[in-house]
Amino acid sequence: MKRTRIVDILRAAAPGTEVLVKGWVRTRRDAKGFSFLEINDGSSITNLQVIAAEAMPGYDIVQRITTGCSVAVAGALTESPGTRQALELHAAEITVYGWADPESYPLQKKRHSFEFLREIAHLRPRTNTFGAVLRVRNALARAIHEFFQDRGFVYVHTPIITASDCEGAGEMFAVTTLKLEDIPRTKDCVDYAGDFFGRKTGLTVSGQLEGELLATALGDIYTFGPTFRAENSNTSRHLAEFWMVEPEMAFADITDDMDLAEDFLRHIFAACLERCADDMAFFDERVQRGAIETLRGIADSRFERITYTDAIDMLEKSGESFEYPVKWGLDLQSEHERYITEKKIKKPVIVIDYPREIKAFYMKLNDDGRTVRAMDVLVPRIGEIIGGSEREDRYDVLLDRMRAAGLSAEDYWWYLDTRRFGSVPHAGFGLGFERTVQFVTGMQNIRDVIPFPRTPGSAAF
RNA sequence: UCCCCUGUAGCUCAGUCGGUAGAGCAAGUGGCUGUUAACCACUGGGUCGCAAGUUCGAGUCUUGCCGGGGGAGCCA
Repeated sequence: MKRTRIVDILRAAAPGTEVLVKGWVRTRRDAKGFSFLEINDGSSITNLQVIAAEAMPGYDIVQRITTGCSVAVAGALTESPGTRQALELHAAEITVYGWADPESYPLQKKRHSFEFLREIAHLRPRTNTFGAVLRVRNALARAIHEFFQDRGFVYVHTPIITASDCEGAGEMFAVTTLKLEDIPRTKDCVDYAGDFFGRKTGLTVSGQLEGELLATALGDIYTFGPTFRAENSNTSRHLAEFWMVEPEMAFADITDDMDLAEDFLRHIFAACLERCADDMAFFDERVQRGAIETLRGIADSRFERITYTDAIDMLEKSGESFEYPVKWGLDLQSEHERYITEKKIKKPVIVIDYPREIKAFYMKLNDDGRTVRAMDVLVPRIGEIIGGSEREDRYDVLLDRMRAAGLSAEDYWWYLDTRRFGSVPHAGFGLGFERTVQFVTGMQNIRDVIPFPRTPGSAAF
């Protein structure tokens, strides 16, 4: 007999059906003449209640089952007299695959702090919260591919190991086969001639530049892959290894980019609400009150769009006292973004046309000469969830801006070639995947929305 | 990297004025029971993060180090 997933039983099974269920025991409670077992197989946040009667073969073994044991249960589904579940499984046979010594098994049938669970990241997927996080994460990943595939975007794979330091987006992790205890040197520099690639390389901080190369051939593309930043960032919103979604569209301007970002977020949020209803109900009840309402609101409404100049004006007239100064030319601080998106507009906001000095070299210069066609999508609680722009497609302007940024044109000859040969207007953005999972679930710390987080000083598991 | 908070039983925490260690949950045993964070009783469980200092005496005060958390910067 093939095993049935608990999610399918809860969704569709009728009383009287014979099933085989396999999973992990969450709790066991004894009653007179029988035992209740709560089984979870990861397919749903809801457990299946199993009734094991005293009369069944091997009941002495059943009574040794504790939280964390893995079991197979064969039996018939019946209507449950209890109020918390419609169906329950009356066991004819129970097999224990693996025991979990209750003296040493770290997960108890009680609430644990997220800090503690991080220390047992190998076991935390077996908890309600992390099971739900990982299913939501999966639903978002699926919706992301769906969204782009449905629109004819080509999923491309940009390199993980790279020699280019995109936009100086962050410190790179070095990739080398040189012996660290004996690094070859030329005067005061490391000599990479004998290294694996014969040059200095690192883990990518963004696939954008390569994405542009592919978009200026295939039209519309997207990447979805891991990204690495060796920044010493210790916050609830930063990881050293995180996943990023980066679409890039040829023949597109900043407005197309904003439209895409907005449709994209609305699509993945709606898909999540639809496909992870139980998990979302859990987050709404236990993690972040109002999570569902917030998401539904976003999925159903247009985002507010304002220029950086308007944003500065709004902040200056707010009457709020900010820790950091508000002045045209200075970047928006977390507190400023939070005021705009949480207090003033109370929904996602797209801010465009930032001063050129505070944005990356590849962003298209506006005709005013002082702002660029950048856009940041800000959401309540998280802040920046998407950063994007129309790209500078004019060779001379791009070259000037690269030089101003201190980048060597020789290193980026291949990037500049896209502007030398058949240059087109194009635009794209980057979405922080973990921040999106954070926003959707309401989880406070980004370390709790990725199975095995990498942060400064921590790479366990 | 900076600022603030914190580290006591397996987990979550309390511990007053410096006087030698407590609760709830978990675990073990027994009881009760269509239970559902089950319930009731009893039992076991501690290098108070590490090191030094002050003191007759330090979980408690001081310093350093290490770990964890929150905020900021950098960004996604």
